[in-house]
Amino acid sequence: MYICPMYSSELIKGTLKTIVLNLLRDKGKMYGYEITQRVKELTEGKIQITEGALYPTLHALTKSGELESEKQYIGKRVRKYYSLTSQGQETASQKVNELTDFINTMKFLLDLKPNLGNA
Amino acid sequence: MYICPMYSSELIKGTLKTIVLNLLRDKGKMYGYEITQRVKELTEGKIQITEGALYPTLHALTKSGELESEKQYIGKRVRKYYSLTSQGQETASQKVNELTDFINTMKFLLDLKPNLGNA
DNA sequence: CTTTAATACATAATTTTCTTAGGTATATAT
DNA sequence: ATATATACCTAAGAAAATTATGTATTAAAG
Repeated sequence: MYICPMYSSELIKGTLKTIVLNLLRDKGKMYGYEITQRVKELTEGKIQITEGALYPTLHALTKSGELESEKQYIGKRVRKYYSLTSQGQETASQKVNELTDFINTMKFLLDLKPNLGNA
Repeated sequence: MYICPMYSSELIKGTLKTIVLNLLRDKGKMYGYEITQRVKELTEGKIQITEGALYPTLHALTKSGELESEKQYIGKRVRKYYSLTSQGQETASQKVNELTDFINTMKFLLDLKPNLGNA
């Protein structure tokens, strides 16, 4: 099996929103920093979401009505918990289905073997 | 099963080089327009590579030494056939392995189901 | 026979999306 | 005391696509 320290950045592009929406669907409620850590953990460091990518995405998803947020104070430190709106639930389903389908298509494309009857 | 007319453009981003390299590994020699048509055909229209994306990519891969090209005239019309260099063969393998690994990671991330013991 | 569609190449302006780099602040470990 | 981890944020720039053009040949359709 091929071992990879971290995927080249191009690959992650376009999947961030879907990852975030699906994590929130799974966990119900998460804050930004938690999302970065969980993705890192779940992927054994192979996908590391940068904060410069995540926060703007969270804000965009909020603005478009997929997410809502509430602040929570842990001592003096603030956490901003995000959760899916009902619209966000739908979008999450759609996005996950689309990405799953895309993955299957890519798998098919990559499984082409040199000259074994793929005419 | 989810049916999709065409994947939203973000998803395709970052996979183009890998797709092209793998197709060339499979077929040995292809020209640009042929690549767009073959991808469309193989994916039932779900991935349509635009020329504005493809040609610059082919030029970049040539410049970086992965591809070489030769012109062929069909009557007065020119075709530019691309094929992998030996370096391109290696890059193709690497890229395909990386994308395959990435796909498995994404599949894992997407398979998280709400509260079924994914602690 | 003339116009439309398909084939076949190419580039440029713009947009989208991420990286890199920077900034603020609290809490914990050394 | 200082470094690291937690926790938020934004802005400048880069990368990779889209969209819009442009040129030109060939085949199909009206």
